[in-house]
Amino acid sequence: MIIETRNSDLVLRDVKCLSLPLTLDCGEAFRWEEQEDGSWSGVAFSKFLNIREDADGNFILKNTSTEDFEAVWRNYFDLDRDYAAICEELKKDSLVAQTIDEYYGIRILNQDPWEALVSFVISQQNNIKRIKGIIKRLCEAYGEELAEGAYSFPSAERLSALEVADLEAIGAGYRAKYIKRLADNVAAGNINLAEIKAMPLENAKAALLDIYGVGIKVANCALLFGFQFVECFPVDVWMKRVLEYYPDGLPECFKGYEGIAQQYLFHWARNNL
DNA sequence: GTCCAGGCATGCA
DNA sequence: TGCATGCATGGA
Repeated sequence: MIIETRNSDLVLRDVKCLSLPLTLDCGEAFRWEEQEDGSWSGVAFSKFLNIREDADGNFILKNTSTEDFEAVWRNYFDLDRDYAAICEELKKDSLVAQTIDEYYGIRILNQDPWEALVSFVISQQNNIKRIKGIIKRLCEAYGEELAEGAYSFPSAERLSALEVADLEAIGAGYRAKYIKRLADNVAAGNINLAEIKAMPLENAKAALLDIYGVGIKVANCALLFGFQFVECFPVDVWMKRVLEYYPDGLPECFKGYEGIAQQYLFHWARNNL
């Protein structure tokens, strides 16, 4: 990857295996919106970004400093991981090979732990369209406006100041009480997400499973998308259908990158099963 | 009207 | 340990 500045923009050349529509709209992050010009706008780590891919396959990050790129976006888009090589290994499995050929460019985003955890608590027994709506209303009501119509994901402290009824009012449904208690515990320091992120996987998973409203599926999604455990393999109703294709368990070639294989299979399942 | 969605807590055996 | 049930909401 080559990084260049062009006026106030940042240009990434020679990026392997990155599809913006597939990565930003495949159900791992819920806050990216495609613009009329084909670019994508979103917020992560309280930074607004507009990004697009040009005709030559370069990625243009609008109004982005190299400081913000190094501090946020390089890791957010997982740009230091060799997806081309990982995909080659994963393609030893025939079904994944088919999904990678069809959906090449899905990456695992390294999101903020707090945002990922709350987002996947909201995701339970829910559909992606509605999850996006709830999170959008949550941010617009309680986040900080970073740019015209762009809001940060509200902090634990901010959400802790709310009542359960406030969270029900944005459409969170029965998950409102989970969000409220989680926000209270994080704001009070009873739950330390940075510490959890630094733990070995099994300890981190156990810590998340102790949280009210977090079960094995939500924990695995948070670990994969928010805590950088790329070996996690979340199983939801879609992945249960996919697992019927693997009666003997996951193939050896998934080892260490189960989460990446999972995201390709998840996207395939939603389009084909 | 019923069924389903990136499930979980609870009660019970 | 495993299984049945209730849960908020909106789209199909």
